[in-house]
Amino acid sequence: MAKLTATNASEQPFIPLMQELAGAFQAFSLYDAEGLRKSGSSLTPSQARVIFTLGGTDGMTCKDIGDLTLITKGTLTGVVDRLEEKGLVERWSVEGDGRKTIVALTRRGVRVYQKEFPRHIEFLKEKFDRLGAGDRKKAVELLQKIKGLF
Amino acid sequence: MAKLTATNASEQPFIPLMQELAGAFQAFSLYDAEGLRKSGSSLTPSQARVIFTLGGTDGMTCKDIGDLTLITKGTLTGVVDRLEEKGLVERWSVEGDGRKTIVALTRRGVRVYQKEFPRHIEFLKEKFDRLGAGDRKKAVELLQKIKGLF
DNA sequence: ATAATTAGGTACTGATAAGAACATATTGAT
DNA sequence: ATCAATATGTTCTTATCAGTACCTAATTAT
Repeated sequence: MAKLTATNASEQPFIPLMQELAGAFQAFSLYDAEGLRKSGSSLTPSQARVIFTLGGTDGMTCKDIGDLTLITKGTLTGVVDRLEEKGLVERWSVEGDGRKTIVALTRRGVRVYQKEFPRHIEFLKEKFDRLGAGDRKKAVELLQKIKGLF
Repeated sequence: MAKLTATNASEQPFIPLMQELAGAFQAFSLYDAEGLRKSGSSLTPSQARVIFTLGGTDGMTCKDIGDLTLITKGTLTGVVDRLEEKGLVERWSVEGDGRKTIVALTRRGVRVYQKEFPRHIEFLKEKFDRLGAGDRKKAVELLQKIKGLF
């Protein structure tokens, strides 16, 4: 296999896949953000991911929140800071392990979760339901494979 | 169809698809950024997308660059600013249409493109080639469908 | 031809984004 | 028991990111 050059590198067959992955995620992200903006919840996409992840739990560590929301820990600190300022979450340290911090929804946070989570899922469902069950299953399977490549 | 509640909304079958889409894109993005970092090119992912898009052309308008790289115009101004500071691109206005600005690679920019583009494609190819041609084609097809939902 | 609209770029804002350096706490190996 | 290695969060830096407002130029409608 010859070495790639600037001219022939763009002919690699995986490039369209890379572009479509970015394009699909971008289209989804814009729609996702639009729904949150129009709901009047004043939640950013990252803030909503945290609220929706904490909903129905008694609180989780930052590490667990990060693993589920894919927000890196350095970023998560700021996101939780702003949710705390809004009075939607509270933090406390755990006694058994002094390194860990528990983040949990406040009563206000629970109310926001109960109102915004179903509303936002409904908003997304409107689009996603136009994809058939077969395509959906196959897409999940392939996206898992793609994730596993890296 | 009954209205969604906070408790049953999470059972919507499209949620795993949403998660896998984000997960796959995230995994790719991290690998992509890692390759650029380790190459010593000191290009950020956005900067590299612009350089790689301009490569082999005589320059393009900001609008066209934005359409191809999926970078919104407000962001693109800053990205091009930093590439200009590094001496990799230059800007000039077009005479036929006073609104447009052409961005093109400088000689240094061309050298960076010729060196980094094949190198980076090779870096990505190593992972993407582990996906079979059938899966790749099907994934492109499904991702186009997903993009089209929104 | 003039006014209203659209198009292309820039400036600005608030909020991520990832990584690196740091501080502290826990765990593991010896 | 002690010391190195690991784990968890925060802080800091630089760069995106999307949106909005704004500016100028071009296009369209009347």
